[in-house]
Amino acid sequence: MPAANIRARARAEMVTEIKTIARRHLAAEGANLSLRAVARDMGMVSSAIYRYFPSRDDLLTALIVDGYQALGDAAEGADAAVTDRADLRGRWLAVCHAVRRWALAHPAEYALLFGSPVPGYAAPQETTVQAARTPATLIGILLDGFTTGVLPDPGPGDLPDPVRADLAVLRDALSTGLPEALLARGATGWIHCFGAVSFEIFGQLNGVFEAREEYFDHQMRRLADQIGLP
Amino acid sequence: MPAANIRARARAEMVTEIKTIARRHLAAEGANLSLRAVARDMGMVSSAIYRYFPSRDDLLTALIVDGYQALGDAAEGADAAVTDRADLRGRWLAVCHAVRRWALAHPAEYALLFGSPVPGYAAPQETTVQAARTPATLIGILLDGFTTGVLPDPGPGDLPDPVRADLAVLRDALSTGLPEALLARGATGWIHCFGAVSFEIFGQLNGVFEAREEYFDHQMRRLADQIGLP
DNA sequence: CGATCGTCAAGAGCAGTGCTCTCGTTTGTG
DNA sequence: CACAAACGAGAGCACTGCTCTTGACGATCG
Repeated sequence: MPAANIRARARAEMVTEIKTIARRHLAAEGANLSLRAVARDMGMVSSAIYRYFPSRDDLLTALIVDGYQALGDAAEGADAAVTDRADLRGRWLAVCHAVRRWALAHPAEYALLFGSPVPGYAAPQETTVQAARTPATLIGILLDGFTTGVLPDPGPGDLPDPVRADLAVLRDALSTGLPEALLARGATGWIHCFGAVSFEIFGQLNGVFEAREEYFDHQMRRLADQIGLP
Repeated sequence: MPAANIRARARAEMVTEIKTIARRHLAAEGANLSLRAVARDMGMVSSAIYRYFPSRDDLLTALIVDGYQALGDAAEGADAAVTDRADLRGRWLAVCHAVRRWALAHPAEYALLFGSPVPGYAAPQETTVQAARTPATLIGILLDGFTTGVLPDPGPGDLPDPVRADLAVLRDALSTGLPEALLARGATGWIHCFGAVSFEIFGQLNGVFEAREEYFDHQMRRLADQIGLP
């Protein structure tokens, strides 16, 4: 009875082992992942890999999905670890630092997720749902602030109408009651957080800033000010 | 007498033609630039390219330097085109939009400059000096504001000491009298601008924001608020 | 003017890549 | 037990970056 299950289990183990070795190669040598090298490390011949992944791009896609998932876990975990749920600023900073720490721990995977996209590559649906978890965590913090009344609706202000329309669609897609202006601040915060992490990971502030964690923290604090987190 | 010069000129023309075709390939197919394909397009054999560029990485480096130069030209030109030099906000927005426009017009080159770095690749000195021009343009706007008294020194505030030390080194390297706090705001502004552009170029807001120029403009205006530009 | 030397392009070749196909072997199932 | 599906190995194709050798062209010097 467990026969087919045994086969399926062996296959699943094979898939995870391929991904693990691929991740190791990715971390060691960067983006140009070699299927043949992975196969060599597994003591197999390259064509055997194709039993498990129809192409190199599919393997990369699997790694991307895993990466978004790991990043989402890190972000949600950091948020959940803040016991004082009313400490919105603490939760915001915890999530931002968690994103940075994950990126520093897995720079090659981070580059895969947020770096230059592959030419002909289009992200499948399954990646986007996982990709949305991290920004959703940040938005959730703002939503908590709004529902508890700590974070008032600043009003549309100078938000251009087309942007408001985009934000309205996004708000409905998230089935969130968050006002558009707060949603805009959340998106801007996520973009700035991503920008700061990418700047550091991609070596753009090499030789300029040495106190990177302190500078990142300072930026995220100012960002929390701008968003209006108490 | 012009004999050697003729040789040098022919060589220079060859170099620029190789770079032009390489840029075309880069734009068409993305980061994985093929030397052999470039050679084919030039009606040459691949080994002939090596007379002009000792390796593929050297060709990429040349393209990177050119890219930083073009981006710096765009930024400085946009700043210089604002006739009212006292309109700091207008200059800031002009530079930010110029960066975004250049990135949209040359996405592959932008990815080469600011995307995932090549594994073993270390940026030579000649790239960094060109790379500094664009942020230096933004810093220059803040410096104009400070020297004319429009932009007061907000004081160190909550800047962590290690960050202040980095900023002091950076200020001296730029031989600028800009206070550390303003320099920090400029750096943060540059990072946010880069983040917003990268987010868009790398397809991170596909399917989320459609009114991209308006949203970018809105973000940069809020950024100008935060910096304190009148 | 003729010999010489540096520059250039071409071609062959090496090691590596993604991917396809075929061929035995293994393995779980009717 | 026999069958079919799944599997790994191997050869092979077209491609890549890069090296080396060969032959031709042209400017320079004796």
